[in-house]
Amino acid sequence: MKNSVPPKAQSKLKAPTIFDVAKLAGVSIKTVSRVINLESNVRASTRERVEEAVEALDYRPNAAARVLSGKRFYVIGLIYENPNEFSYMQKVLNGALKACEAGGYTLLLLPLTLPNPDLIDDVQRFVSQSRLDGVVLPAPLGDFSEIQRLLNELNIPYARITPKTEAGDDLSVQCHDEQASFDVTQFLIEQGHRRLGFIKGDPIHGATEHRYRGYIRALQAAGIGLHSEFVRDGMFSFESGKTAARALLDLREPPTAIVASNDDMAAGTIFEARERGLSIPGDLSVVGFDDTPIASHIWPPLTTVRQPIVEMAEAITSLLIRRLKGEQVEPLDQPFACHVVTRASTGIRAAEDDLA
Amino acid sequence: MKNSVPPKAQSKLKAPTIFDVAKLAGVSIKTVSRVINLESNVRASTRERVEEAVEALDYRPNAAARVLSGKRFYVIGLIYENPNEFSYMQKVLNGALKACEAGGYTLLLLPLTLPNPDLIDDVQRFVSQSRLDGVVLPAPLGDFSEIQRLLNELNIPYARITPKTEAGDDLSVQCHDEQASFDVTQFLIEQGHRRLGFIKGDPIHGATEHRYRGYIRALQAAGIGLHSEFVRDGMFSFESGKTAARALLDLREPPTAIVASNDDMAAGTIFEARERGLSIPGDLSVVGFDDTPIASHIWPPLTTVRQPIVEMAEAITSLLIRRLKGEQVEPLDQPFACHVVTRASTGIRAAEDDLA
DNA sequence: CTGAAAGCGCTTACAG
DNA sequence: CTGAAAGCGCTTACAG
Repeated sequence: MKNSVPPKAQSKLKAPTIFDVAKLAGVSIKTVSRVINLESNVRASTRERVEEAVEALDYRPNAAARVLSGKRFYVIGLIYENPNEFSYMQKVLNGALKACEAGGYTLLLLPLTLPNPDLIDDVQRFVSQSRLDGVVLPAPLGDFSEIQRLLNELNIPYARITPKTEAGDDLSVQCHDEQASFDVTQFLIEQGHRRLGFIKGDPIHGATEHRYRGYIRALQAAGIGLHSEFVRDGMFSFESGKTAARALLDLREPPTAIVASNDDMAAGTIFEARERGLSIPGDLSVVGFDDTPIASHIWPPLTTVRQPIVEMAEAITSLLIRRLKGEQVEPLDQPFACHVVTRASTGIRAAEDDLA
Repeated sequence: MKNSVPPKAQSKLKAPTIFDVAKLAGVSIKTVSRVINLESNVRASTRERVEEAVEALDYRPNAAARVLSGKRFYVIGLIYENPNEFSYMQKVLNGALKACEAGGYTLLLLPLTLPNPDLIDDVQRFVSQSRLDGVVLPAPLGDFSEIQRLLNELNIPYARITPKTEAGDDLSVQCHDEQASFDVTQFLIEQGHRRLGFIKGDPIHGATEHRYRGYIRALQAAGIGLHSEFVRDGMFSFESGKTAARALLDLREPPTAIVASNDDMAAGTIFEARERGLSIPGDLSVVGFDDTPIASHIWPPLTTVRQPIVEMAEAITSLLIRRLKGEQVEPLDQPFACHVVTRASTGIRAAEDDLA
């Protein structure tokens, strides 16, 4: 007795294959393969016929068959620190996702917890088990030279979203952190501030140094001396900002404005100031970095620096994909521009006493 | 002339295949296949031998080959609204990722922007192009009955992270929103508050109604009347919270405590109160929901409700995976517990005037 | 409980 | 510039 085909199987139309396209275009499947993989040695008229057939059948190559027969996985790994405050990573994710979709790649997420004594081992295990073609490393992982060394050894192409460390043709993207820091510091100086505190970020982040340098340059440009007690270490966390602000506000002559190297630390600064009953910006102006959601949701909302993170992540991911596809790509040489977003946490300071 | 094998190919050891395992275990590849797919009809001793061979060779099945020959994709889609405030989604992501890793599935992210007039079309395109086996729907998409209808039509199993709508054996997970809302309202009442404002969430979220019911129940339990002017609509956004708080604080007899249906609206409430020079919790107590990062980073930090979102997402995703693998799974019947996190945004109110 | 054969839909390596 | 053949590593459908 023959079983009849179950109704479900009947209703599902089989997706068109490369054979269907080849037949419709009157060519071999190898030629179709050439066209869909953008190989160059196909006559223009042939290419056109194949493209029409692809269009007509709404053909999309079967990813599994491609992977099984070929040497690529069509997978990009995004290895990142799983942070408390996800807004930076959300933007990176959105940008990377967009680039992957456009390039026909899948994005595989590999969250890590830091600090992690077995970091390199974990990354190695991840990478070797995950069958991926390339890796995107946002900050701060992109700043870890051991990870870069490992990926180089494993021969896995990668792209970093983090300042360049040394000259090299490796793929990285960055924004003009130093210039932005210069701009926002100068903005405070123009408001009349002369005693300017600075809270540094986590030293493991490449941006930390750049932001600090921008602050120094702005002071120099205005002829204001750099006073070491006005510079405090932070770790980019809310708590570390609070602690640093406490030290700054405990000074006999505290700063009238504080540049925090990110919004969380700026929020910590405001928190600390409010606990002391200080008014902002009356008694203290505060600026942050990154324009995360908290910047506009605390009171007063933060003057901060906005970076085009989605665009940066998208640009570098798509560059990586093009390289994986065999294109000869130039590294990005220009940093992306940032800009200052002015809100209520900063205000004019009548010039009174210079430190000079 | 024969080309010699390129050095790279030589150094790369080929990964073991199902044939290697079969040979080592002295069985056919079909039997190996049975073992690695946990099929039941294999003699225990045979199974053991195969498992040893798998172990010895560190064999892992080639995903592409599996997909190409089989009927599964080993892919779960996570379709979500791409929000401004990502902390809820970050937790969902973490939980879903964990379950997928444990189950050998890949998680495919499908962010959507709301409101979206073409929502159903977009979801349909996503789902039919992405070759996935099942879908996870966090709030609020899990509350959209059109999406559920669509997935039912397409015959794609799904799991929702959102309150159950009707009885059914579909997969969903929820926490005890109503109870948590009851608890936090009762907490305020115990602090002496009698004039309690409530800011509702986006009506599209199933949780909105549950949280509102908890508030009502707590008032009833304390014998406090429900006054409609104390209940305001919100949309879960910071701005909507600010607007609702403005209306509440403009009342001739404003509430002394406000229950906001999430942290962002609570932050908006605090923002509005501070703009009026009100002290918190001296003049006004405020509570939120969700314990997002902002809850502990604004001043004063928020009393709020914490839900075990990571655990909920992990539980429901792994249930979905088990169902996809053919297991007979029971839907989760018990909601997860939430608990109140007490911080500085709430304080004791000396009882003065009852509204009654 | 176990196995031999066919086939999934592509790319590779080679030939012309 | 184009194509015929082999094969990637599994699962399916069938047989016993």
